[in-house]
Amino acid sequence: MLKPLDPILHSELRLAIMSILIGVESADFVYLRKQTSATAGNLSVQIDKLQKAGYIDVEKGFNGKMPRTTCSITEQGRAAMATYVERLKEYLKI
Amino acid sequence: MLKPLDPILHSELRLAIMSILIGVESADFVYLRKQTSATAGNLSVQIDKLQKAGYIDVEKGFNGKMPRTTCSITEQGRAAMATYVERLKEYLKI
DNA sequence: AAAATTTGGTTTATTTTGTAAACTTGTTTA
DNA sequence: TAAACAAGTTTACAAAATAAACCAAATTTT
Repeated sequence: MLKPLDPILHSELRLAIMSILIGVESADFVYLRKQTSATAGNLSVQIDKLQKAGYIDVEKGFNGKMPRTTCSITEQGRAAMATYVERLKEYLKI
Repeated sequence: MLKPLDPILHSELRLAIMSILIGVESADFVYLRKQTSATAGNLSVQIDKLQKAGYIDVEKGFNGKMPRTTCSITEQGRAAMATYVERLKEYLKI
């Protein structure tokens, strides 16, 4: 009846990251940190998990001389979100 | 921007339990077990957490001679679910 | 120009949480 | 009456989340 929820997405911070990324071309570490008000450590770890799952792309470059980590959602990530939303709707009956 | 999600509800099994209870007068342990296909141990623990949070009432009685645990959602539980759904909608952009 | 502070992270260690296996108490069946 | 079953609970372990500590480079302060 109720289908399993993707454990990668069923996490508050990872879901917040995906929620932000789904609406933009890309977002960098600093932006994500401000929007989510997560600690840098936590954000770093969760970005890693999303990347390893293939849900986001992570590019490391420089903004002038400062390091810059840019994240963007992948097609796989988009699809996973769609499924997650569908399933969650059944739990929430909406 | 994105508001925190109630950690009691943001758990697959607890959410499934609440999802079932929100639609019925009450449901017993065996029924919840079948609907969720959770192990008895896991179900027992999660029911406990929901009860301690004040989100469900748990009554222990007998069905003939066999023990029977009946659960029902509380007003507080209903309110918590409503808030959770509202907040989650912002994450899911729905 | 050295020292202190800030920026943009990562790594590691701790706490919390989720879960299943093992156990308990009592019942039914062979 | 012994074995199997039902309805849970407890406990022990695995996985996850989180913050604290750390690092390297850049910037600011003195």
